[in-house]
Amino acid sequence: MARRAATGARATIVDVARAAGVSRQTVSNALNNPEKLAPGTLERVQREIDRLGFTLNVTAQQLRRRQASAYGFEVNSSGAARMGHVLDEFLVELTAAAPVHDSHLVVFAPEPDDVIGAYRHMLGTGLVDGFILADTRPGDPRPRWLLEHGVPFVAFGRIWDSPELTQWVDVDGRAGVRQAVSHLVDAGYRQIAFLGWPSGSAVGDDRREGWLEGLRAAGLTDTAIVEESVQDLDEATSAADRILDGLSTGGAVVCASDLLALGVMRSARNHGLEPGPDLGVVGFDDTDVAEALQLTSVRQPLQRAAESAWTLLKAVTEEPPGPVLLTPTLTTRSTTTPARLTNGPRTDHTQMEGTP
Amino acid sequence: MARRAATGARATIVDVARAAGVSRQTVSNALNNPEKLAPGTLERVQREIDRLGFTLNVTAQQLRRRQASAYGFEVNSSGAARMGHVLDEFLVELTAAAPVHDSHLVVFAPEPDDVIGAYRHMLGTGLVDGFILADTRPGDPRPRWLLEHGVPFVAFGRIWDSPELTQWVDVDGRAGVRQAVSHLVDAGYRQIAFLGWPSGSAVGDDRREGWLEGLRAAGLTDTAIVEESVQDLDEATSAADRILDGLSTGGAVVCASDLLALGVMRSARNHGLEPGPDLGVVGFDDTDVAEALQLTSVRQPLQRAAESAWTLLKAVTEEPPGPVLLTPTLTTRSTTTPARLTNGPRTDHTQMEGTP
DNA sequence: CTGAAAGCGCTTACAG
DNA sequence: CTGAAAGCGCTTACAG
Repeated sequence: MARRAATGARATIVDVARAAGVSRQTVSNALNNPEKLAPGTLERVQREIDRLGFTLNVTAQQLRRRQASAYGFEVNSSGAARMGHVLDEFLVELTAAAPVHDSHLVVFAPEPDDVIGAYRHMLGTGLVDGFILADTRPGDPRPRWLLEHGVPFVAFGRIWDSPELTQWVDVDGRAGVRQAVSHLVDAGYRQIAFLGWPSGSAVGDDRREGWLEGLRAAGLTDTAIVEESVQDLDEATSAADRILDGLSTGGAVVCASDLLALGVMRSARNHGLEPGPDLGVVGFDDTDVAEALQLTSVRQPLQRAAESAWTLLKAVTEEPPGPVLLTPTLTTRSTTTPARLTNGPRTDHTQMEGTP
Repeated sequence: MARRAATGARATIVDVARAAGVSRQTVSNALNNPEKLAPGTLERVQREIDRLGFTLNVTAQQLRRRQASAYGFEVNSSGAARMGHVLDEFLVELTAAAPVHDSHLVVFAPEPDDVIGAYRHMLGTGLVDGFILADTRPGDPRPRWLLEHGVPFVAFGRIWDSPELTQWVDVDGRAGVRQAVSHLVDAGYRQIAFLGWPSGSAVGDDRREGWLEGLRAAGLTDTAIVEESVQDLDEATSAADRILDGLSTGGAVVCASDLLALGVMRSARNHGLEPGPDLGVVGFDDTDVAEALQLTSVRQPLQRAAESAWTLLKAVTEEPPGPVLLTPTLTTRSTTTPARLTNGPRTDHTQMEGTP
């Protein structure tokens, strides 16, 4: 059948060698060490490669080199409570950037009760040389295990438990929130509250810190209101109700996530306030929900994060690669229309590059 | 360094053979054709495999068998206009189900101007045996090319251009919408409109057809209102405004997507109507937005779709595998609270299995 | 600068 | 039921 024909017809390095009248090693050199060949020979081999439509059999290369040039990436059913698909987008960017680094990505989905086993197995098959970790969290057993077994890896997200490990890339949430505060101040909002997660979550605490820094920079700390809520719409709405009780007209709320911001928008409507003119609202992650509801939100630079991850991964065997901390951008939409008290220009749908 | 130690220390089939006092072929047979071995031998080999923590080097196996037991899956930056991440979830389900089918998934991201080239290249490396296609659309060049080159593949989504190709799995959107209509009727809504995409899109037309069928089944066709909008919130809101002009209180709108439904909710609020009691609203795809806004929505059974895709893919070399059409479920939330006119029970957050 | 040899870790016939 | 041989398509030293 057609399938066999297509597969069997594939040219090998020997076919190219025969066609070009050289030995197979010369073809291999043309591919891997072109500078070792005489220009004429190289060109002759190149021509035959093109003519025959030859592609290196990566499988054979992997076996011989004892190296897969491939990395594993764990995927999961997105946690129910976690709105947004930041990691899905990160995966796409990682995949798009892989060829630049002569690599590819193999995805795998561990059983929840034996995550480490899945990493061990992937490694055992020889299909991957290492891993790109995402969603690292305090207590995460993966970095330690990988380190102990000498497995190359890089993390998207700080390696919380081991400050000495610097092979990570992360987004500076604090800077992102600071930026949001500064944007609100520029838009004329004068009392800026924060709705965050219960303290103890490193990411959440970092974002709250950014809010405080922003207030300090603007000299607005005297009116600081802060509330917290878990990542749940009803809880967030209640917390927002409490904030609105203490907030004067023309105030704003910066939130640790788009879902929390959605709670604020809902609460605002219940209070007869229009998000934007009456109450500034900023979310975090610039999810689909933010876009659909015209919510201003902090956006993580996922393409740059993916690029950095690959770069760090390749450097990992050499010397301790430094951490990379990227500054997010702010996508401004109608929920931060200049406050009704002022008369500034309305800035919709614009993307502001972050300048912390 | 540690890395080399970890890699070099890996046991091979020869190590196991030596430890068990058999030849390497016997170990291979223990792994691939255990029924060919004497029970005692098998057990002895098994014990050594466990003791040494041996894992087959899949790379060597791939080379020898000339088969990767891996399939390619194309990922893309999710189209800007397309809310929801159905395909991301599909990828996760596909990945989770892969081991059951002794396979794994390699992701790749083609350059938009040479999609076929990316497929050809993936195949040329020997890293994959075939592909799982998603997001098939009329005019899609991929199925034809793959078929011509005898490459095994299966599609998530009908192969619109080639009705003779049956190696696809899809979700019966028509049945899903029919179900939504039936649910609305049960909840007491008596005038049920449809907000869809401009006709010509096969998926959209199918969903509209489901609405019509639902109306007919309920004997409500005399009051049918239908409007259309592209996948854009402002457009959708305008289209919803037009619908609301003609809809009496206690009416409902079934939509071709969650984004369109969001437009209806927005328009409803502008008209002083509360989605749910005053106006039933149903979306499609059960995205994050639907969950966040308590929008009733049709949900695609992505886990079953992934399972079916693998099954079809494995059958593809045997005989023409039939198409698989799955029935979606309806996730009911507060936007289909029983209409205010009636006094039925309120059904929130329940998942109804589809019975077309 | 080019070529002959060895070998990566498996599986697939094929003898015993 | 078990074992010796050949080979998948490459790359890596190592001679010429």
